Amino acid sequence: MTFRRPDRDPERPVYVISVAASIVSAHPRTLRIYEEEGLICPARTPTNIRLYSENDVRRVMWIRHLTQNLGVNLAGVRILFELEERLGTRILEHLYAEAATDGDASGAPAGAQTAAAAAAKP
Amino acid sequence: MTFRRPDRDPERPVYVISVAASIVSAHPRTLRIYEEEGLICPARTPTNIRLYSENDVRRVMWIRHLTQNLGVNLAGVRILFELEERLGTRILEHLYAEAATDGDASGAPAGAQTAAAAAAKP
DNA sequence: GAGTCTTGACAACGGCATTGATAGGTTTCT
DNA sequence: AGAAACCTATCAATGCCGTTGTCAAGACTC
Repeated sequence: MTFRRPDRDPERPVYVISVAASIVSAHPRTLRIYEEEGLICPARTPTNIRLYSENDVRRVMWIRHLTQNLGVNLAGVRILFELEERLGTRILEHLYAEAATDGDASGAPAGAQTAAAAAAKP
Repeated sequence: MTFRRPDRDPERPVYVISVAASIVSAHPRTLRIYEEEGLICPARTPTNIRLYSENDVRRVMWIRHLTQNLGVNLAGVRILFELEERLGTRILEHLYAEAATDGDASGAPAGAQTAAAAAAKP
């Protein structure tokens, strides 16, 4: 590790909204709503175009998992993210053994790594 | 502590559903729903009457706070409870400084103590 | 026996999540 | 330059959820 090439940096903003939306199987509108809700905070080009990093995408996948699979609403997602950030622990990891008893942790958003440090409300 | 009289044991089932409901300002129906959802698990008399302990009431107050004040749905409440139990930490405490900036932690359900160890799905 | 509890069902009400369409305007790419 | 995709903002439809409410038939408690 740590010799990832900079052009593969998971923090690097690369995906435009339509691409990010298709990756996570959601409507672009939905991603904008997540942003309005302060759940994600994608970078912007100098000309204001949203650019999502790999970590942003993973974070959205967490939101999708929590809402679609576990039935949590966006308020609950916010609480969980805030809690993870506040505790400095990757508590979200604990939410997989619990949901999918079929042990498929590979399909996990896997981005619990940085799930906490992303959103900022301006 | 620990010389609480047994007749004041917060685990002792004392409140019948109508009383518990009035204490937490909710409809008895709502308490039954919480139970169906596995969020609470009040004791029963030998003749099947629900009896809520002080801790049960506090737990319901947490549910109310999370849903009414923070907008979390019952699925989110379940996740939070499970997480607290799994981590063995009183993470819910962290949810007050965050919600009420007016610093009124006295009105808190205060029952974070035992919020984790209550529900069991038969 | 009156009142409260039980389960179960059905309904109404408001709210939320998601998707969708629209408008007018800017950016990007060919 | 022109097409395509982006931006913000708004309005709407759809479907599900949370809560309260009521009704029924039956069991329990005082």
